[in-house]
Amino acid sequence: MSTDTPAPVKRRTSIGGRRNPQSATAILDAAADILAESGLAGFSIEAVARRAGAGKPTVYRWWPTRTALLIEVYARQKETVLQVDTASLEGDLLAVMRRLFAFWRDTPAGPAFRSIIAEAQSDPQSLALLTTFLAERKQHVHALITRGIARGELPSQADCATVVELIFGFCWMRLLTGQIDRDADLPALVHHVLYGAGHSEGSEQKDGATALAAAPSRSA
Amino acid sequence: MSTDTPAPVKRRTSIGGRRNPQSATAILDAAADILAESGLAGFSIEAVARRAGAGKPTVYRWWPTRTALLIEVYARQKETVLQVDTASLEGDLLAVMRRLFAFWRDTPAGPAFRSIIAEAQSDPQSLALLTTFLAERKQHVHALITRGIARGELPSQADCATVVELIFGFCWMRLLTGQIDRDADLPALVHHVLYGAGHSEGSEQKDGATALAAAPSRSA
Amino acid sequence: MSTDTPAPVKRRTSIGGRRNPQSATAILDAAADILAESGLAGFSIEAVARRAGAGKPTVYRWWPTRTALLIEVYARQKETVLQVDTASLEGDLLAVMRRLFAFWRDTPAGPAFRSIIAEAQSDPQSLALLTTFLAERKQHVHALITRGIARGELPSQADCATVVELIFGFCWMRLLTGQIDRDADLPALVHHVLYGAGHSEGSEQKDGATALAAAPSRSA
Amino acid sequence: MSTDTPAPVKRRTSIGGRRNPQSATAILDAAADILAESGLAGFSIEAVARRAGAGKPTVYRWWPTRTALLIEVYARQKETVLQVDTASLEGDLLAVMRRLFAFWRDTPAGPAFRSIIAEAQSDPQSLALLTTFLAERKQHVHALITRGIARGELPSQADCATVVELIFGFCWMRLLTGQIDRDADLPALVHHVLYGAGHSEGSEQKDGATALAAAPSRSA
DNA sequence: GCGTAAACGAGACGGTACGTCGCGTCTTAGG
DNA sequence: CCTAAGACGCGACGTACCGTCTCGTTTACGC
Repeated sequence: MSTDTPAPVKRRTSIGGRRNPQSATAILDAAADILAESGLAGFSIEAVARRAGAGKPTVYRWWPTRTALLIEVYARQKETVLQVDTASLEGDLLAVMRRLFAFWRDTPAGPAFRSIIAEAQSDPQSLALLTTFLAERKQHVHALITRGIARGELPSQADCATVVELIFGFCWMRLLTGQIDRDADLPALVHHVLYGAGHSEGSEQKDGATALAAAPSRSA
Repeated sequence: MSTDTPAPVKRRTSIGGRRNPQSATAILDAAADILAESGLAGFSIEAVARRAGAGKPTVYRWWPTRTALLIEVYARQKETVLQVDTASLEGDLLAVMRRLFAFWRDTPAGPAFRSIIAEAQSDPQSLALLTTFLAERKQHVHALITRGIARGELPSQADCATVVELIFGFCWMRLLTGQIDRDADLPALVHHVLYGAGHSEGSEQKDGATALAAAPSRSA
Repeated sequence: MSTDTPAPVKRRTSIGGRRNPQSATAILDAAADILAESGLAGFSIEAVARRAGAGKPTVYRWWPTRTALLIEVYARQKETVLQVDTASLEGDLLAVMRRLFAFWRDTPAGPAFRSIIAEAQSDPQSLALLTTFLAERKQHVHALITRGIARGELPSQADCATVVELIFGFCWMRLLTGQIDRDADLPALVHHVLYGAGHSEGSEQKDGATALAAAPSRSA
Repeated sequence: MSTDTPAPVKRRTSIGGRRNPQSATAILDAAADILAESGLAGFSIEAVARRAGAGKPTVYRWWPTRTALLIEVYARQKETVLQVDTASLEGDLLAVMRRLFAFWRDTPAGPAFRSIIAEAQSDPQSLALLTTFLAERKQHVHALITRGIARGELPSQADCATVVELIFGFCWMRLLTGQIDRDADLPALVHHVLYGAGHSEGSEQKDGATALAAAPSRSA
């Protein structure tokens, strides 16, 4: 039941008037482990410090809030830059989403990110951090779409921001409801986001008319 | 600092071997008030009981967890059945979303729902409750879309489930990032979800071809 | 861990506007059982009512305090009147003490009496009850001693009250420190109380002088 | 109704990884005060902590049970070492008892000790603590008696343990029944315990024979 | 090269909230 | 009017963490 680990017999100590990277590492590792094992419920500063064999003030010195610690745990996982180029917008978006889902599924990042979002619901400061982080991620996807437009895959007046928002909303929803294992329907999803509900993704080029008929301009 | 209210001088007591609705009401009111004033951070069973002038065991008797209480606070707000009929699918969805945003914005339901989602990230039981609740809500929107298909507004093979998921994901994202005040772009969003990124919502019926061009079947 | 008993399936009910002896019996039995099994620690009105299959108000109606219930539990055990006559004072006292120890050891009376004394330390009303009860018991022993004096076993000016107080004090001490199993030394104790510390209870009739020497009158 | 005191404005804090004697003192003081004012009934860990301006965990850290706290409250009062030497055993015992009665009467020790005994009736661990404490106190009186024997005031075969037990039993009885104000009869009591019931404590040196006659050896 | 400053582990501090238990009171519904 | 049942407001229980503090130790840096 305890998340403690007997703690390495070797005792860390100060290395002078600056942050000891060993301690930082030990703390982040402990945090990631606890998150993976017990989820946000077991994730307390106290537990992290205990497991890391660190003093509580050491944790507080470098991460003033639980969220700050969570964010660093999350950030440490993603050196995997989401760099993709499949030569098609649809392929790019699909690849990005698949990587993201795998990232959330296979690393402590998933629980960490869920926790960050949760935290942001009660702590405005955490929300601000999250918003900043989110903007940066959105920017990245935005670039993909712009590139797609440049290639002519979407009309130039397409609303990139909405595409991004739909995709992120969808991913969040899946994460927050514990459904990151469902990824079989991602291709259809991407297609839908780009081309609408009515546009079948089979070999139905001829159905364009249907799609057209099904998408009257709002002024109609 | 305290969220207490001197408590009505009138002391409630048992009305026999069954739940006292006065207590239930007082507790739910207190919960809603605290949520509105202090957010999830100040929302503890203890604080609710104190403010309601109730004993802690009375709260625990009827709401075994904080989430259960939150859910009832949320549910109590929404006698406003989301019954709409604008004679068009796009109008229906737009109306539903607008009502939802207003509901979240103008009642304690917004903070409550944010809290429920947050809670669900650390407590599997809360997640289950939330999932159940969510399924029911999705069903409601699903029916609107089915009706739209019957009216011929969407082709029969349109993927209703994805439409629903996109819409909910979008709404959640806005709520969770504190953007429920942004509702000017809801019409465009609805249009986008139904007809894709490329389909402008102006008087561009002629652009059908563009939309078509922009939406190659995936097998292409 | 629970002291509950599934409760007789048969449900007792009112027998009109008076005390139902079945209920009283069930409650006293339950009380005695709990006391025997879990001691005073587990002895709560709530537990007694639960085990007796009775409502709490029924218990409160007839026994306003925990002590009142304890006293009745104790009293119910001791129809065994402490009537003795061994033709010698020493024998009488010894017999009385042995019976008392056995009574405390072999019935729920021991735990009950310990509990009553404990209760009396924080509740003046309980102390009053206890004092009254104690006076009556002392009177009984007092009579034995008076009889001994009449038989010439003690000089007429012997201080009966002190003898009684010493004996009761000794018994209480043994009870309260959990030593009612020690009764091998009771004969010596009785002898000591009557004839002093120096008077050996072996074949030392000749030692009378020693005893005398060892017991100078206080004025000396 | 509340026993709280506004708490000194000065807030105590940690003085490093060891017990803060200021806190300990404040807690013991508060405990003694509550005991003196409200008796055992009002004596809860919560109330003590509140009055001491201490956190509950701080109390629990150092005194795992209510009894442990009571015992320290009691022990702290008795720096008054019961060191006596009146050159006579009878005088020594009398002096010790008088001091004890005064101690119980004039300090919080009386209520404290009553509470400790009460507690011991329901908690075996408390009983063990009490037993240990009691053994030490008995040893002290035992030494007095041994000294008396060495002086020839009691025959060498006198049963010291019984004397001690009688004296302590008597004192307890007086304490537990709220009679520590009665101390006029202590001289007679001591005399009785040492020399038996029949031995008058007046100028009856001649009555030695009577005492002798009244104290047949049990084998007779 | 030596004093000082800062980080280290440890853990106690005053607190808040947890979820449970028992208190004694009250109201029922049913003999 | 008594009975079993059980909800009520209340308050204490003992535990977990919170975020702050002071400790004594262990470096590394700057005077």
